[in-house]
Amino acid sequence: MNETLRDEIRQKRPFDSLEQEAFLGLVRTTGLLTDQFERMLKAYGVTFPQYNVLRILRGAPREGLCRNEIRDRMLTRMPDMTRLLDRMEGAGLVSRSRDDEDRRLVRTYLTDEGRRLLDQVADKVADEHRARFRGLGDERLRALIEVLTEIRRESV
Amino acid sequence: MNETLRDEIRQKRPFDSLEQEAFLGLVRTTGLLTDQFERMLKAYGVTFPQYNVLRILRGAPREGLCRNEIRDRMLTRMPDMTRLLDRMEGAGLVSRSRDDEDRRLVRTYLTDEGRRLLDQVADKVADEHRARFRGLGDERLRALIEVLTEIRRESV
DNA sequence: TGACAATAGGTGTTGTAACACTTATCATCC
DNA sequence: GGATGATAAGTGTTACAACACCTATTGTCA
Repeated sequence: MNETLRDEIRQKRPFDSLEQEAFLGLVRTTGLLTDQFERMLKAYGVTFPQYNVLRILRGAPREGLCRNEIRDRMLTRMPDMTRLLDRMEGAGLVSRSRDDEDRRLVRTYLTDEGRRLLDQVADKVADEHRARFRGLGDERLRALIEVLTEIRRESV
Repeated sequence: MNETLRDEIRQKRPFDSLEQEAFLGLVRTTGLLTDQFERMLKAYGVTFPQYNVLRILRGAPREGLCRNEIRDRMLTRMPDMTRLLDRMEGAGLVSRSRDDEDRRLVRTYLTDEGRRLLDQVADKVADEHRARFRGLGDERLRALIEVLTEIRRESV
């Protein structure tokens, strides 16, 4: 018998609906995964949102991206990008410079240190992901990815 | 063509692996769902962790549960239960009383107001869940729930 | 039975998230 | 070409999360 979510959270009554069970399962599973991911990142002195920014900037042009562009590409909502970038700048991971054409814009780009940190952590990240989904198999992974996409499409 | 995660976050390069894509999909999807859920709860003056506590206490004996028991049943890690319960007590949603048998224990239980709030919000919660997973169908929901359980089992 | 570990709860402090508000710069259009 | 709205960024403030540390009570075992 599989251990079910109800056992894990010691809930006596059955769930109200399949939808509820799916929602709670998503929250719990993602919570566990991100907790483990953050713990792994901690050794490198970055948080998950910061790591997210680093990855976004790695795929960006060398002159960087403006704050709102980064914000819009984040995996999760992040209302206070300014101070998140402040902290990363303080840690030497990114740099900023005001655009001369449009002086409203401030472009943020990776420093060498930020890029180096990404390289350092790359293998660990890959290990982490492999470990989390070990034994699932490509077919079920693809099915999961597809269902998640579908949920996001429906839930606008 | 479906909109994919790569489009949503405007990522140019393909994902490193299926595992990574699944992980990022989980984080983004769950983030969107919980954001919407929290926005719905906000009208009632409670946060998601607080709502979680209310539900845990509804299924508990009338004399309530001790802090660590509640913490262990939470969906996600919550290292500062004391002050979460402080706030809920301040809002009149729960009450606490020290156990006479074992004076280390403090039992927390629902107030009438807390129970009333759960009743008030119940329909909205059900609507919310239905809306989020509309059009998925029971079969895919069951498959999703099963995959999530499997991921949690593997990723210890 | 008295020392000591284990358990339950709380506190102090720091950093971060969230939200509303403000400032600076640019685009538009009469 | 100057008023006005739109866009980008930053700030002030409050509440919350996270972590390490502390206190009180109970169990246990020499």
